[in-house]
Amino acid sequence: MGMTDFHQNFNRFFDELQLQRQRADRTEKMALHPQMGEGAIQRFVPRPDLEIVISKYKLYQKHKANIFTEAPMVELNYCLQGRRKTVGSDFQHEFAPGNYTLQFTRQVDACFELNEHQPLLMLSIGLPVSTFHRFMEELNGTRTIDFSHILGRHSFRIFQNAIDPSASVILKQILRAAERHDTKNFEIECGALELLSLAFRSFLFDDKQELSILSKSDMQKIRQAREILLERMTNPPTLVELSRLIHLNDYKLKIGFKEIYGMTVFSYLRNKRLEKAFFLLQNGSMNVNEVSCAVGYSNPSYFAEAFRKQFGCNPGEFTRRF
DNA sequence: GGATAGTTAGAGTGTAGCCC
DNA sequence: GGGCTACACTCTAACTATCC
Repeated sequence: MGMTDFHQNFNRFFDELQLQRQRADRTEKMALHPQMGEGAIQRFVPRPDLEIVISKYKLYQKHKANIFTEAPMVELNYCLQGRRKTVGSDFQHEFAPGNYTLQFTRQVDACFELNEHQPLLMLSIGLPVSTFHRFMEELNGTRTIDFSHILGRHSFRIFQNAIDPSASVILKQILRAAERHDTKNFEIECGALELLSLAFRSFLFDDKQELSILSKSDMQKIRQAREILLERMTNPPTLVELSRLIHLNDYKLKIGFKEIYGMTVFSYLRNKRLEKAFFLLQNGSMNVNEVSCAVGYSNPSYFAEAFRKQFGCNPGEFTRRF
């Protein structure tokens, strides 16, 4: 597949919205036609095999845009505001705020449905299959995750999940950078690669079980341990107590937990505590002290330090930004 | 609300040894 | 030999106290 085909996928959509595109493979900002609505679409093409599109606009009338993807591609979409419905011959999907999707498309003839007077804010990252395969290569040059295997006999496959705090922080950084005039492509590319990494880990890696030392019953018990941890977030059991609660020895708990969730038991607990804190602070109904207490930290100072390590800013600073 | 220093409990890791 | 347990050691997360 040529890179021109890859860029055609997004470009047909731009044509439908009557956007004044200059060159298919260049970074540019395209304002919506004044008769269609207000806002713009920014395209960042840091390299020929990566395209990042930030859509921020509002249409004056309900609009349907046809899109026919000729080239197979992988697309990551983050919906931050508004809704966009996609209807194909054998599928239907609606992007909703706070969700993200990872899509694999072979050849799709679909239609986007966009509502009138509804502000839309979306960030999309597209890459061709060859690049996706290069990303999936392991140290010894082999590849266990393959585009064709993911799709099977289908022409389209979509994974969906809620945007987690780590991705939320990266998204804000990208959007802030995109608003500056002096932003360079490499800054946007770094963020996009981080988002791709998080999405691939979340959707494609977690289910790998071929090399597992765990039986189905062990996995069940480890999932039970995770439930107990989340229920007792403010007063968690020790590792030994937890292993007794699920009737598994601590050796298997430690090894198994790391295998399934990719981190140690208490690293997982810490992440979940900070994720919860992120949402509570975003909500704005609690101050830093209350949030610190609610997620199981008795010392707000230590909580602030952990929050800063995870999200790059102090909880108080984060609250003020919101 | 946040930073820092000192302290401590316990998580993480490596390994010897036991059992099947 | 593989799977597991038990134990010792290291390291770090979380704490308190104090200060700005």
